[in-house]
Amino acid sequence: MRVRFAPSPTGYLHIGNARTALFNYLLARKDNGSFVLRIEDTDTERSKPEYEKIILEDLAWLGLNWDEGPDVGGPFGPYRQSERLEIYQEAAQRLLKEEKAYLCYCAPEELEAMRQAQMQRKESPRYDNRCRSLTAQERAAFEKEGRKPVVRFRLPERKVTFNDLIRGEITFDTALMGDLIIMKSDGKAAFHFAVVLDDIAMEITHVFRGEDHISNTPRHILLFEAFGKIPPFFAHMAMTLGPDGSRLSKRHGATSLRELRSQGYLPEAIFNYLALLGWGTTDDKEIFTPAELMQEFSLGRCKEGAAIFDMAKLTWMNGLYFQKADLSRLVDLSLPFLREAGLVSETILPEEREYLARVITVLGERIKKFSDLPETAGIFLKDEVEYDAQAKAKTLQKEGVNKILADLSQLLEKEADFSTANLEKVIRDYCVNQNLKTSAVFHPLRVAVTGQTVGPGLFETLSLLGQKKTLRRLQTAQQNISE
RNA sequence: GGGGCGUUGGUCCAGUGGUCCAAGAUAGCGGCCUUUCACGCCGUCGACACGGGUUCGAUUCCCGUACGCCCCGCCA
Repeated sequence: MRVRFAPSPTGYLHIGNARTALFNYLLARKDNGSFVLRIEDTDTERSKPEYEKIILEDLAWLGLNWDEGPDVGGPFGPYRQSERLEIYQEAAQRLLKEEKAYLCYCAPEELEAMRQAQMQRKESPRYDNRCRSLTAQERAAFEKEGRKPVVRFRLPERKVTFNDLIRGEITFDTALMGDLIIMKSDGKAAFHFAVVLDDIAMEITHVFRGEDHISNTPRHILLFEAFGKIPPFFAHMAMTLGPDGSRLSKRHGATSLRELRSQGYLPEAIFNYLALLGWGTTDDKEIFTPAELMQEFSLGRCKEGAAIFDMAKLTWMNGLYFQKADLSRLVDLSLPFLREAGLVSETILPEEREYLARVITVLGERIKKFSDLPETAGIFLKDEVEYDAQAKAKTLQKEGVNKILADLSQLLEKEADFSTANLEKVIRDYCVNQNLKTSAVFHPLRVAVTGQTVGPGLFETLSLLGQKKTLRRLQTAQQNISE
């Protein structure tokens, strides 16, 4: 089995395409086949080399690896369509010679006008094949006008049926389609032509792509046949849609791997989540390792209906993977986010690293993604406390709180042992001695040292903060109360 | 306008001609736990798009309708 993923480098890789890549990857790995990466950059206007670089990076970041591609090479290269122009030109010449294709001199404006007229007459907008039987004189006349022709593929008039591996038998009638352009007037291959020629040349056995290509499949099949090739198997997976059910786009927020990555999602969480979009097992299992997915994935269990990308569920799953992740890796990954927020400096000392590791440990399940970190870790990393106005009014500016904080200051100043266990003992004892409810002490203390009413366990917090910071914050809090 | 593909709770997904007054997850809501939040646990809300047909019986099969998406580009 040989499958391919063929992105166009015209922007970031969005999650719909990433999922297509992932499914192809899983299929190949399950079958011990080859996963080919091909860059479809025949659109020179929109294709940018920097996007290709980013797409490759993000695919690798997700955890996919390819057996053949523009960067790693392979026996069927080159893997960039812009480097395969001669192949397409030769193939077009061959079809021209065999009269399976012809030159069309229609100008874009003429075609547009034709479409408009057809629409007005409530007809299908499609090319009327008017250049199919141009005489030599007519062609010469157009050439004399300076027109640059395109090459069109002469569609045999018949019904085309194929057996989609996910959807079953699908039939189209080419009588309803116009001849398609295979070579543009600038001499570059059109998408459909390049795709088929590459799939032939790269010996792709299974074309596994989005359902937006179902209607293109008969054209592809006819092209395969025009070259005397047996078409590959086709499988069309359902679309990934935005929360409103429309096609995924910018206005849906973070929809590319790049953006998800910059928001602090873990690649293994995205890998797992994406696999569950349009595919599922018969049991209740939802958490899969890549190895398990490679084993269990199958075309037969792919859904026909479109799936909506749900950020909330991804976030939940990301939290799960966060708990599983290796601590020192989490520290590494957290650094850019903390730097961005100005919470750590550019270079980081070993003891700062150690401290960060403790912060992340203490924060625990509270972190669902890295972008949460500056907010939650801030209380440990900032020098000064920022008091939440509501917390201050409700918890700090209360009768008796000032005395409690003053007492605790005295108490903790004498305390040499700032371990979680000892702090808990000391403070609980204080509550008993003063005949105070624990909540009457714990809550103000938390707000005093963190500025917030929520956060990790109080004694873990104090212990991690250390004596010096704790005492200073207690002082700040007392000053704050009177203000 | 033509053609194609689809439609199980808000979302993802399981399931089957009768055992389905439809499972699980996520989200929401409520509770328990706890010094708070989160986690965890428990509970709760909530779906077979609609109409015909086939059948003893249909969410499951067939037809139609509605709705959604896709193609009909010198974009890919």
